[in-house]
Amino acid sequence: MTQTPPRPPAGPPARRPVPTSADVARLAGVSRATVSYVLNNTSAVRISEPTRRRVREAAEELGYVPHAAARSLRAGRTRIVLLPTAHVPVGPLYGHFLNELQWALRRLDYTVVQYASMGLRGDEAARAWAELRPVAVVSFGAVDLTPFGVDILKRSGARAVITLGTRPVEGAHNVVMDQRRVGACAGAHLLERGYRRLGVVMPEEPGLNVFSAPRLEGVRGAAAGTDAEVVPLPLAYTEESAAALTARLPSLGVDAVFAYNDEYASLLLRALLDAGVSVPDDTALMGADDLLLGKLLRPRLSTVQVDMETGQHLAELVDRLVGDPDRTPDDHGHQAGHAPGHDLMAARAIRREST
Amino acid sequence: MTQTPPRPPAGPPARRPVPTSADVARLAGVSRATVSYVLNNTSAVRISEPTRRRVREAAEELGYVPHAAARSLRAGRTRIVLLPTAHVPVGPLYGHFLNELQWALRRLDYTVVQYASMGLRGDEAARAWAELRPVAVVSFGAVDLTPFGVDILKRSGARAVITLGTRPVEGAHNVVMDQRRVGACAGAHLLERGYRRLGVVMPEEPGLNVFSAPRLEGVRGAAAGTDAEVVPLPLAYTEESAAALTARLPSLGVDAVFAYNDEYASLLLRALLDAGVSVPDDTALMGADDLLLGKLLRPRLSTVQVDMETGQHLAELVDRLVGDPDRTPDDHGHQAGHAPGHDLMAARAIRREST
DNA sequence: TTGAAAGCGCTACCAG
DNA sequence: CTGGTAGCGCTTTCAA
Repeated sequence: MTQTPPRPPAGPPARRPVPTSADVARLAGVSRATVSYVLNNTSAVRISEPTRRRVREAAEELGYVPHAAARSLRAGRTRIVLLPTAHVPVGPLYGHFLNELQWALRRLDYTVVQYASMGLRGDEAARAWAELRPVAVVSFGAVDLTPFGVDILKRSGARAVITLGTRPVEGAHNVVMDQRRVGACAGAHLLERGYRRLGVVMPEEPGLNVFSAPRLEGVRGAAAGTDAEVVPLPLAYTEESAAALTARLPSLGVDAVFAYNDEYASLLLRALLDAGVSVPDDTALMGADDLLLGKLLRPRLSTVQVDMETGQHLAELVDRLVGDPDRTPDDHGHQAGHAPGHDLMAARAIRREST
Repeated sequence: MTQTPPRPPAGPPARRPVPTSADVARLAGVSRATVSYVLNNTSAVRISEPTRRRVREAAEELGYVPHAAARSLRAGRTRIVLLPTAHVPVGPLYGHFLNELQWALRRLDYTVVQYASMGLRGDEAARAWAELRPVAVVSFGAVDLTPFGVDILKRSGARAVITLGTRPVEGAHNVVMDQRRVGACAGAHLLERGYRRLGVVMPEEPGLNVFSAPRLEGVRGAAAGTDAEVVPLPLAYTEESAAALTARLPSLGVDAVFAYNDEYASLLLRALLDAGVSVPDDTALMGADDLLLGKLLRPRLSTVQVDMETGQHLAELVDRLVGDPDRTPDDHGHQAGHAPGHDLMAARAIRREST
């Protein structure tokens, strides 16, 4: 007799009701507790082998899968590491880094969740993230995290809030991946080569601003105190935009361009060559990120090589912070000073043929 | 009086306990029910404005954020759409598509979760996904979903399991994005131009196999029944590998190469030109995906343009399936036939200068 | 208009 | 070695 209680209260529209541990218990003829013990290999308790088998078989037969929400509700904590995603492809470099990070976190038994935070911004996003009760949040600058947002997350149980970017956010553990340094390298290189009017490509694609703005700032910093000038050059990733910019270039008097990265540089290089501009003689051109692409072009692109620490490293940092949340960031009373922050990035200029 | 019951049972190691709706209720001097009504704007019940204010203020003050797990546990269903991620950057084309999809799903009020499924494979992965009780799963071929895996997901409450790829999986709703067609286009184009020994680049980078294998298959299909031959050409994304392949090419007698996509094509093009091979006179070269890159090279790359339907479209499909799970896939008794499947991809060859 | 209480699925105590 | 049971945070009847 499948003595199902009439189930009057609120029918979840499930077609076949999803099997629960109680169902498994019933089928195996044991209690829910025993099911839990068996399926979690609880070492503190010894269950006879026949029972184990019965439980496992019952679970198998029903297609039982534990309910993560219920589990973490009971446990009072999750193993979720939240990676908010921006709304842009961030390029091969970051793609690789991100994959490494995911791998490493997974090995440490975290549940990596990339959360699409598109329409949201600032504290709104922080709230949405907090609803999942992640044990850690690693923000790549997809949204502007405020100190208040960090506080929301911390209060909701996040033991580590890590920002990867330029500006440290109060209360968060800031891992410096300072894009300014990329710009600074490029700027220094170009100045050293004798260029004095430096164009800096600013991609018009939305979201790339997170990277391009600090890179520009870095070039400005390098030029500060010299007689050199810095000219921002908006550019969309299309041939038309590149041609237009090329046409405008002479009137701007720019003698060298730092083109954000190798992809934009290659686009601009093509436009320059097609317009009969000699590179680097008429105009020098520099990329960044040291993509393979840059070596395939003629002239080969000078670039800025960016060494990012491994995702493994960052994953370990997450794990340490989760284990002991108040390490570096001075968290007494959330009136914290800026975290010193690790440094996961090094940059250096590589000269090839375009500068 | 903060009459906190001694909290003897099991201390979750929370530093400051995370505020719950009960805390809000206490502070506002109302019941938990009222808090829920106010914060969810439950229309079926009318709460006085002063009470609403008090509740909101209390929530604000405590930094209360609802607990998603508890909520969905109670509700019996989530709004999670799971996008399992592979372990490779999938290229700009798919990146764009993926972003569109996320946007669109978000607008439909789904919680988009990209789940890192790296070390897992097959049914193991399906289990892990099922633990989150997603209402829908959209799989890009990151893992090989089996009919059994699909069943696990369905039984755990997933109302839509969608696979994007070549082979339909039994029980899942298959959205055809048949990479074979890309290969077929390339093959047909090359044959039409009179080439008879077609090399097909197979990237050695792990994970790209999902795309490259069907593309190769497509070329084979195009060549079937003709006197043409097809030669797979393993290639890593490095200059060395490209140079090695170039050196080996003459002995293979290949007169045209379909280089998987424009990126690999540009790599190989460089190596060919450096070796003094004339393109297309000595060896023709064809890319795919119609990246901007292909137009920047000289000779300009012939390519296969891939029109993918918008993510918006797919999001709507997800929404429809969630609303009415047994639409197209014949689901009576999970002995289903293959879903006819929508078609989200069109491909056509574009001749430029390299073929 | 508001409160009391049941119960979603799970794990961890404490008895037996 | 196994079972009963409380309770995680939330929503939603039903009663007041």
